[in-house]
Amino acid sequence: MDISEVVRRSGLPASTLRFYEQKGLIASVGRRGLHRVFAAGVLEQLSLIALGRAAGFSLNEIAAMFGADGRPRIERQRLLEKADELDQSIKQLTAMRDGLRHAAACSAPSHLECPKFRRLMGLAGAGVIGERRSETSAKK
Amino acid sequence: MDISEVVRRSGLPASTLRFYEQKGLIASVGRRGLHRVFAAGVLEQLSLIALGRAAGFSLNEIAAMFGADGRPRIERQRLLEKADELDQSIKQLTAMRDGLRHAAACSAPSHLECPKFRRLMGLAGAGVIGERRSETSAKK
DNA sequence: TTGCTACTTAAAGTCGACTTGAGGTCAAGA
DNA sequence: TCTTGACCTCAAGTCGACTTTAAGTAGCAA
Repeated sequence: MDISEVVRRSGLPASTLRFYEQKGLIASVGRRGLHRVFAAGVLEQLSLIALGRAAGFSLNEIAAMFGADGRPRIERQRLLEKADELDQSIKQLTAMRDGLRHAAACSAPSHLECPKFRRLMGLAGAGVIGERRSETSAKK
Repeated sequence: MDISEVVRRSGLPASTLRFYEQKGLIASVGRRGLHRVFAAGVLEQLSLIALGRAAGFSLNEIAAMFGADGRPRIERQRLLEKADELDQSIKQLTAMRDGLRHAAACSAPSHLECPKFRRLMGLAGAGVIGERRSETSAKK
C-alpha cells in the first residue's frame, strides 16, 4: 500500500502518518523510490493507536506499548490503572453534568444564589473536580 | 487584598492571576504603587472560572460569560449544551473503561485475539469514540 | 535613608499532537 | 521523452493555558 491508500483507509491525513512514523508508532516496510510502502498491518496498528488515544494514553505511552517489532506489549496492570482513572473522570463529569443541568433549570435569579451551584463552585475552586481535562473537540 | 493573599486563598500562582487579569477574566480594583489590589469578590470569580474550566469551557468562553462588570451572564442554553456534551463524553469513557477492564481480564493470548478488544479498536479507528479528549492531568 | 524583597512588566518558552510551508524528487501516464 | 502531480524532507508554525526569565520598581522594616 502506498501512503494515499493508508490515508483513504484510515481516514488520517498523510502528515499524521509521517508524524507517527517519525515517532516510531508505525513503520513503512520500505520505499518505492522515495515513496513509502506500508504493509496492511499498519491499519490495525493505527486502530490500536486510536484506541489508546481514546483511552487517554499519550503517543509516547502508546509508543512504549509496542516493542520495536510492532506487536503490542500491553500490561494488564496499565489497563486497569487507566480504567480507574476513567472511573474518576466519569464520576467528576457526571457530577458536573448534573450540576449544569440543575443550574440551567434552577429558579434562583442568578446562579450565584443557587446553593447547589455554589457548592459546585466550591469544589471546583478547591480543585476537587476536573483538574483540567481539556478538549480539542471535533467541532465541525 | 494584595496578590499574595489571593495566591494564598485561591491556591493559584501569581503568574496565573496576572494571566487571567490580562485575559480579562478577573480585574484588580486598583494599585498600591505598582502592586495590584484585589477585592474579595475575586475569589468567587476564581471559583467560577475553575468551575467553568472543570465543565470543559475554554478561558475564552468563560471570559465571554461575564460581562465587563464581572457579573456572570450565563445562558442556560449553553449549560444544557455543555451537559449534553458531557453526557456524550461520559458514555464514551464508560465504554472505554469497560473495554479496558475486559481486556485486562480477557483470557485471549493477545489482546488482538479478543473480539471485544477488536471491536473497541474498530470503533476508535472509525473515530466513533474519544475524538481526542486530552488530559493534562495532575499526576503527582 | 538604606536595603531587602515582594512585586511589576514584556517577551519568550513549554507541552502535546499535529499541520503547514518551502523547496525538491521521481513514478507513471500521454 | 516530457510533464505532472503525488510524494518526499526539514523546519517552523499553531493552539490553549500557562510558566519562566530578565530587568526594573517601590513598599516597608530597620
